[in-house]
Amino acid sequence: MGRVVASVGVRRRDVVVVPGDPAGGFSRARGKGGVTPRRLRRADLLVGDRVARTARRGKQLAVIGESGRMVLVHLGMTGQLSYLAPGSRPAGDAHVHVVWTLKDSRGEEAGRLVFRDPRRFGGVWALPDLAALERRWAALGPDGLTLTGSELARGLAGTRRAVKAALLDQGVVAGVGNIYADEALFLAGIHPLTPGADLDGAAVERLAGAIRRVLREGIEAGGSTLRDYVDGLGRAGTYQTAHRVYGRGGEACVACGGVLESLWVGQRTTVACPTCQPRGGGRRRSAGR
DNA sequence: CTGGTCTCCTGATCGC
DNA sequence: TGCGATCAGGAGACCA
Repeated sequence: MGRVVASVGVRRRDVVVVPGDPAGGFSRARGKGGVTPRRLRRADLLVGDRVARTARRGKQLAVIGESGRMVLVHLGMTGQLSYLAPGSRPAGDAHVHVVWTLKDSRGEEAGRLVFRDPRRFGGVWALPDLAALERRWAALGPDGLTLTGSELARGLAGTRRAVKAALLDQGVVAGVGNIYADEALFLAGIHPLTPGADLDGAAVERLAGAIRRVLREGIEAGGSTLRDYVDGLGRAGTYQTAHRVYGRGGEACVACGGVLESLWVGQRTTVACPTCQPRGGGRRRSAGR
């Protein structure tokens, strides 16, 4: 906050999306299909701007300049946004895609912000104003960290989708990925394949509480480092050691000792305890009696 | 409109 | 030691 962007280096144009790029510009749409991306202007990426504030919704982080322009970063799976102190330079790494060089208000060097993403599922979006951000975020559901039971109930109402598939949909809840969906469903005692609309009020309330809890625990532990995840200062997380089900298919349930089952839900590997998360558990009782 | 499937990409890991 | 096959997954595109 308060730092000025002195310059930016874009090593891969196709991780950056500006208005006018093809189709929302994600994944294969980026700079492909014979569409020539519009020329990137330095101001698009905040050069000359002072950082006014940052904001976050779900998995998206916005760095907002005093001009009103902003840069939105999504880390995908393998993305990292890290801060380098003045004097140190980013590695000559093929996966470093964007480097911002910062100055303080006196014009002294103030380090660099580096976006690195080996698998490039993440990206950087240049947005011209707050309205553009609001349009994007209007498509996101409530943030998982503060999710209430009634918000979740609204997101699950009427859907026949498996509750896990719904949790992974950022339009239902923003910020829940595969690890935390499995962990939350386990804590709530809900089978991942249960149709969303079948959950009764108590189950939805438990699930919302479990989502808040696993996200908070994950943040406190510095995240889950499965392979190479590190935070903005290069520190690995420890939450992977606290996983109750994720990545533990075939192992013993921490609650009942039974064997955890592996299954596929929404194209994602999923692990659940068939005893603690019974199919049909948490179900709304059918009307009539 | 809803929900399911395909696809992008690279590094780690495994079997031979 | 080398090498190909396999797996992992966020979310947009695409399709029934």
